[in-house]
Amino acid sequence: MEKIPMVVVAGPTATGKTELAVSLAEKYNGEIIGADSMQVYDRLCVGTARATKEEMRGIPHHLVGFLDPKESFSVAQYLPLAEQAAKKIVAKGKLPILCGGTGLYFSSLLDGIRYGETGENEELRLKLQTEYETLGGEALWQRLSLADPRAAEKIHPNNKQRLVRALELVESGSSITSQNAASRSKESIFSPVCIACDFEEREIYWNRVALRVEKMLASGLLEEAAWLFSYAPEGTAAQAIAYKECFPYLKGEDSLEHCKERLIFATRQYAKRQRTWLRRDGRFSFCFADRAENSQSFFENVCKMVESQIVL
RNA sequence: AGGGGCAUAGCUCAGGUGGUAGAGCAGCGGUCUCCAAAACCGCGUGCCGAGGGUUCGAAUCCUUCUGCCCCUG
Repeated sequence: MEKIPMVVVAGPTATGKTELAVSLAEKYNGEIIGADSMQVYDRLCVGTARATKEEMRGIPHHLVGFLDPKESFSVAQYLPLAEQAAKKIVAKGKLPILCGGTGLYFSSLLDGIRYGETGENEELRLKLQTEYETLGGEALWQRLSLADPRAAEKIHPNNKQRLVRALELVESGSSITSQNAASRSKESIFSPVCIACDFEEREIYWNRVALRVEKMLASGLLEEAAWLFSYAPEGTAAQAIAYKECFPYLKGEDSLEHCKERLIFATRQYAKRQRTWLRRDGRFSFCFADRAENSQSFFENVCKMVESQIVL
C-alpha cells in the first residue's frame, strides 16, 4: 500500500509550531491534525495556547477543541481518530500536517502502534492504586517482577502510574507489558517529514515563555481556569499546565505572583521533557528560529526541507 | 559621624567548641507502548566578598578594606 505523505511539526511549547503549520498548510494545500493531549478539549483555549480563529486563517484543524473537558482522553483514543483524519485529508487530495507537542501521540502514530487490544480495566486499576498506597510500591514491584520480570526491570518502584498499569495488564490476564512491544507495533502507514521547532539560545526561549504567560493572563487565563475548576476539577484536562498553576491562587492559597512563577517553571520543565522526547525519537530535524535571519528565511528553509523529502 | 549585623551554588539559606562545604528551589541529563501538559529516575554546577594575620590546618578565630542592612544622632 502506498504510504501517506505527511509533514509533522513538533517542538517544545511556545516555539511557533502553530504559525509554521498554518503557513505550510497554506503553501502546500494542507489541513492540520492536532497532536496535543490538551488542545483536544473544548473551551480551553487560552491555557492550552490553541490557535485562535484568526490564527487558523481558514485552514481546517482536526482533533482540536472537540472534546468536553469532563471527558478523559488518551493515546489509545487518539490514534484511530488521527489515522482516520489523515486518510480523509489525503482522499481530498490534500496534505496532512500533524502539529503538536505531545510526543507520545505523534511518535505512536508514526510508529503505527495499536493500544486497542489491551483495554483498561477500571475496577482492577482502582484496586491496584489502593494497594499501592497501603502496601507500598516496593511490594507491588515485587509482584510485577514475578509476573513480568522484563517489565519490572524498566519500571521504578516509585512510579505508581506505570507500575499500576503493568500490573493491571498482568492481573487482568489479557497480556503482559513486555510482550506488547512486539505485537502491537505494525508497519507505519505514513511517510513523514519531521520538523522540530526550537530556539538555540535558551535565554531567548525563556523570554518567550515568560512573555506567553503574560499574554495568557491578559487574555483571560484566570477566568478560564476558574471555569474549569468549577466544571471539571478532577479530569485529564485539569492536569494541564497553566490551569494547574492557577488553582492555588483561585483557592486563595497562594499569591498570583507565586503562581505565575510556578507556571513559568512548569512550562520550562515541560519543554525540557519535550526536547528529550524529540532527541530520542530520532526522526526530527531541529529548526532553530533564532538561527535564521528572519521569519521569512526561516520559513523558506523549512520549505526547502519539506520539498526535498516529500513528493508533492 | 558613632554603634551593631550580614556577606557561602543562579536564588533562599545550613554549616556547636578550626580539619578546604550541603539542603530546598532553579538548572542539566534521562526513562516512556492507554492519565503523557502526566508519572518517574539520575547529576552539585562553589577562588565560602577581597587582602593580611594566627595555626600543621581557616567558611569558621583576629584584623583591614569593600558592599548591603539596622540602630543612635
